[in-house]
Amino acid sequence: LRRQPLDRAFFARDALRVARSLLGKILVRETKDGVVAGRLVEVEAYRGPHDLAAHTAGGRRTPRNEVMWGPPGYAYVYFVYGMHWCMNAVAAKEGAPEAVLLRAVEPLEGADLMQARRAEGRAKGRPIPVARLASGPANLCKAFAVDRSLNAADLCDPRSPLRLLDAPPVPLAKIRATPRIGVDYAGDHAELPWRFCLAGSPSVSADG
DNA sequence: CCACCGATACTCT
DNA sequence: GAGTATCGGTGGG
Repeated sequence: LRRQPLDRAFFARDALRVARSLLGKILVRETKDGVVAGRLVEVEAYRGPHDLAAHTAGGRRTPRNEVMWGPPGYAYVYFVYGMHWCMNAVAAKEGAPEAVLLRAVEPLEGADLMQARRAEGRAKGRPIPVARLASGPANLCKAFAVDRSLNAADLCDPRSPLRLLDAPPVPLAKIRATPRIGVDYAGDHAELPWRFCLAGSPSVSADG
């Protein structure tokens, strides 16, 4: 993990481009317990006021989604369903509330630590397969210890406890586009193919 | 394989 | 008060 963080300009593009470009990049999380890292294999684009599936649909600006309205390259972390955290990378320029939901990574480092975090507060069962430790947006946040305290964290800062590192682009032919998950409330917009997966990755959260 | 269902608490109307 | 960018378990084809 000697790679450089992604720079601000990487995120200062529309969410669709940022989402596709993020596949294959490296998410890193450092705490006193150690380092975990993984390769992004599944993301979703949320495209601002026009996108009925986005938290900023219709131009809504609230305390929760405030970070989405700010400059690109920061984490937008939110809480759902009474128990789960999810994280986004803010995209586009300041004032354009776009973001990319990070849905799954393939673990590269710290699988033991991820396993321990995933095991918290659950009946002891078999260990989770490594490829599944950060599969799904809430599982990813659990494995990476992402919660409200990281809302607005700078993903471009090499000293940030949560950051995104550059890596070679994945072959275009390996990118699959599907409708986004869990946005049935969005009417027609629920069908837009704005979820992107790395074909064949065992860490993708559902078949895409 | 699919369909539902409950958990659980924050966010905004 | 209603709704939720989820997950894991259960129960039926």
